[in-house]
Amino acid sequence: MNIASVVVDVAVRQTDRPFDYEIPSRWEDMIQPGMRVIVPFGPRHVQGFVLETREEAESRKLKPIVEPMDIAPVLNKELLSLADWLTAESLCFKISALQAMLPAAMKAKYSKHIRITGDHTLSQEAQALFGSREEITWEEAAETGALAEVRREVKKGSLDVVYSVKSKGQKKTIRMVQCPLSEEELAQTIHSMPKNAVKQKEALQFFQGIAGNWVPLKETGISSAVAKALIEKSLLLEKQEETYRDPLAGRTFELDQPLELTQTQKAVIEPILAKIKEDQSETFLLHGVTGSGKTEIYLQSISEVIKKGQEAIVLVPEISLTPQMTDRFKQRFGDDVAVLHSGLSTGEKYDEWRKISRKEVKVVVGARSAVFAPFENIGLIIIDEEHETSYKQEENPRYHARDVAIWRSSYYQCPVILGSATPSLESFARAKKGVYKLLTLSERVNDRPLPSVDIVDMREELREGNRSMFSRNLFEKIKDRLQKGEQTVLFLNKRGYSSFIMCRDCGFVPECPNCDVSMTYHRHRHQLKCHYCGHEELSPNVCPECGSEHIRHFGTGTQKVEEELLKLLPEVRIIRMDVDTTGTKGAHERLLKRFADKEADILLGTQMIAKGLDFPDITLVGVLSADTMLHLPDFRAAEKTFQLLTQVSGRAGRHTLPGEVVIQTYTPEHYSIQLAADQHYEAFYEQEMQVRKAGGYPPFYFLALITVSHEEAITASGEANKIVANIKPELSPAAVMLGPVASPISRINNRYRWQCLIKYKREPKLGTVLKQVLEHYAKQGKSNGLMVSVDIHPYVLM
DNA sequence: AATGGTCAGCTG
DNA sequence: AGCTGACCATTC
Repeated sequence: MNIASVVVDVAVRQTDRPFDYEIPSRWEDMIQPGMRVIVPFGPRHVQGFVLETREEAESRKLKPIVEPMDIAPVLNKELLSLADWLTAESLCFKISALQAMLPAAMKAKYSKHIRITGDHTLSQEAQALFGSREEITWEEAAETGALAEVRREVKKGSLDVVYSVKSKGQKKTIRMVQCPLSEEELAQTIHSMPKNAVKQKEALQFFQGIAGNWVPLKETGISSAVAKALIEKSLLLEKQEETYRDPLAGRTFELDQPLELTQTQKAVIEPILAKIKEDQSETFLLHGVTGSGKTEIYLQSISEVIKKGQEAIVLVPEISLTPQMTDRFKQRFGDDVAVLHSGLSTGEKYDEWRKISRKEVKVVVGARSAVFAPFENIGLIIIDEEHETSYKQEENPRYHARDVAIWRSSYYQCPVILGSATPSLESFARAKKGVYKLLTLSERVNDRPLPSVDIVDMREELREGNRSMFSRNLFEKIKDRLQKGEQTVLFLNKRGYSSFIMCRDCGFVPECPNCDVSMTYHRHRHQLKCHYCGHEELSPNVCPECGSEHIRHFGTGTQKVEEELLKLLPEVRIIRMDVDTTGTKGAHERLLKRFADKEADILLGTQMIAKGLDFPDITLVGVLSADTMLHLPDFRAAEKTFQLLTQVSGRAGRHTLPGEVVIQTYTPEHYSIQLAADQHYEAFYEQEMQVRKAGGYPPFYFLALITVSHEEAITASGEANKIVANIKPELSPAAVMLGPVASPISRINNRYRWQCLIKYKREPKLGTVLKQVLEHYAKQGKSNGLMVSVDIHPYVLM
């Protein structure tokens, strides 16, 4: 008999293994590994992925596959084995790995219906529920409280519960029509139409001269009622044709030409092209200061790959995946480019995925998950801004796009380019060790000078009586730009209005009732919001503790900066960009366009403006508070601060006008701020490496984070202790186990959280040991409510 | 995850 | 006896 082993869509430890199903003979030639199928699982139907098919001589009792969901595999051999690797590497469930590689539209949608079987007579109560219908939804029955009655009837056999599985996303189709008559017949028919059939006559006239051609109904101008009448008379034929939703509808791109490379660019691209030509895998770390022309290197390398008949993947952090960025690829490669970003609807993403899968494009530009693009002849993978932490996925499967890229490059024997002006310490250290090949672009194209940077000590400002959030230095410079008609970018890494509120009389700070974090104040709805569990409540006007009316809004958000700025300079035109103003689709693009069109003097925003914007008239960049990030409980805080400041400073003076940067800080002496001002990457690298070495952090050690949570703090800490005690003897003496300690956010959603951090260099057994821990708690922990999660190479230590 | 089976405890 | 809710094993 023919057997398929199937991983089912039930993401828990107990079902995290393949189940065997019989392949019914009618699907025998059809069912292949990598296909989605619907299978019976227990009493219901679920989606599953076929891992492999085989023939067994002996027949055994297996349930048959209900039906395939695809006509061709959605995952090829390579992606299936990548899923194996991902599962082992990140300790996730196989189903999570498989699903991570496909667009959300391919996730299953489940529904439950209750149907009358007709075998027995229904009770009156049930009859009332159905009315004249044959079938109702489960939800409907549940709402009316009739489930008990339904259960009885099901037992009796008069009702049936049917489970259905559907793919979430649908292919979009358009209605096509054709006139099947010959031209002569058509002319005759039109002539002999009854006089009152004006519309039908008109419709047929449309087909004169093009009879036999398929035309989209929309383009014919024929109403659907008229079309229906003609189809009934067989004067027209119709069919549904698959089509793509077009996110770029109405936009055309004029192709541009490769730019002439500078000497340094040539020196850098040469080894990349060599590896492409030789079909060899190699990871390049392209370290190029902002404005040094990294993108042109990417574009010309991709050209080479396309020339060879291969494909390329380009990863870009979500926040810099702007039209400005993707247009450069569209302009160079035209229709050969697919773009995957979060702004697309589920359906649009699905369509882009299908274009890739059918090899209708050669290049994919997208955020993290685009690393799974289903190409089968990859010639190059590029990760731009490789230091960005958003390349690490924080849910299962907890993978890092860089690792996936390198895995795929070794499968396809092609190079990887990691590009950044401020490489992650991990990557730079690997480049220094020779694991990656380091390529450096140290000059800006056209030798534009780097902007001059002023560091302003805000403590000093305060001492001299300036209590505003703008230093005198920055304020003067802003006024100067206004006069000259040049543009300013102000950067702040906070969102909302104020980050928290506090009673000035008793010091009370409202905290989330479910989590141990202070709540964030959102002014537009005068609400307090918890960023961890989503809890919302109205912001109090009097202190709930002491009844005082003196409530102060602490921390400075973009809204507040805007207000203060308008107070000081009433006529200034500001565009504010943060999560609040860019929430709607395309808002990001619209705001940037307005700024580019010089409809505003100042662009004020959070993280999202740190990247990629490149306008000629920006001559001033102000960082309002450089150290908000520096004091987070994160060993990467200094690195992130350095990267951000360097990145932001790069926004100024990219064109003919020289740029200036003002960095305001309360810790001007910190090396990450000093060295960012000097744009001195290597010096920062050396210094930070010392710190990491002393602390035993990456890149000197690998990390694994175990988090244990439970409703009772005692249970969480007790079990965390047990876990540590169990793991410790399994590891080599060189491994360090920190904790368990309460997590920095010690409670989320009413669950207390304890964590321990493992620092290690080489622990071949670690994966197995951690998997055992997870399995143990999957069995035992389910009943006592304990949850254990493991993050290998964590980026978020909270 | 979701389901059906088992079983203790309660109602009448 | 009949029903409900808690617990728990099972899912090819």
